[in-house]
Amino acid sequence: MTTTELPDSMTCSIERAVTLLGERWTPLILRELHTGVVRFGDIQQRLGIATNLLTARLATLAAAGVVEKRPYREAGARTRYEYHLTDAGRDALVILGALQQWGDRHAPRLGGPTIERRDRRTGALLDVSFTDPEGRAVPLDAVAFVRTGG
Amino acid sequence: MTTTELPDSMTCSIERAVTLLGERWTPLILRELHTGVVRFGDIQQRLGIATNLLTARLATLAAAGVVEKRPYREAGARTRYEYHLTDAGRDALVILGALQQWGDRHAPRLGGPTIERRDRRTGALLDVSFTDPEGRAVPLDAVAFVRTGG
DNA sequence: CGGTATCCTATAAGATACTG
DNA sequence: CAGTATCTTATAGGATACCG
Repeated sequence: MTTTELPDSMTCSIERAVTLLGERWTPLILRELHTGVVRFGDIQQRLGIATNLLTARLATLAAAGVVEKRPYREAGARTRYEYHLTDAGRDALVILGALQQWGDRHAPRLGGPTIERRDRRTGALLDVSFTDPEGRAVPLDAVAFVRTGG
Repeated sequence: MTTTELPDSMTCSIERAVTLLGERWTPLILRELHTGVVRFGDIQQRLGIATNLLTARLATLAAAGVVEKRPYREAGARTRYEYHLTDAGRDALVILGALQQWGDRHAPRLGGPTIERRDRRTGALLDVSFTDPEGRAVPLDAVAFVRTGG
């Protein structure tokens, strides 16, 4: 087995993020957790994901510190676990929102339920955008990705 | 000749977006295109991606309308192609930014080049955030994903 | 140099059986 | 019910040969 030196891209934070969070089910699982669906069977049912996959994804996410396994027990039952977002997991909601926004605009579905992003205080519909340090949205054509250091 | 069509089972826009844009190399390719690296060999060299994969990803992205193949020719050479982002491709930069921001915060690398997002007019460092209709950033804990219709 | 075609491997995904 | 283990399939990824 040749282990070649990792190319520059491997060391890039985009790639590490996409490797962990870009798996097909992962954003959907995070969304369920965020909306309060935090138990194995509930997640499985809502998403229709195979149970082995859900096990694997939750384990990966827990190992990466994105999800926290939290024990609970109901009367007479053994200890089980709920899965809660950590701070890192909550930060990942921006990726989710960005994916969803893009999908809605450029790969729209043909009917059925839609999910919107809203401000729970005002009810306003939310976008995902680049923002400056004052929290103002910046137009896309003003955005530059610049390489620093090395 | 893969014309990757999204199966009918993908009723969710997050899933469709992640299927197309969540492939490991795709965000990196889009980033290169955005920064002006638009020719096959240049992209290949910067990313260290295998040529067959780059061919496949560019074809998929072109078929999805995210990338436009634009012919050019240099003196005495045959026609070749540059790959440019379409509007849909530019919209995907938000996903890129979100992935990168998350990676920087929660899966940071240990030295080497970093890529920042800046306002090219002011030089300000940019975040990716949820924003309200007035373009103001909204704190993460005010964001709700709500299911409508269905 | 700018790609495409071929072959191989690694892994995600799916179905389903199984265990406490 | 809440998972884990096993098996199969589909596909992304990688190396490299090849062709204009």
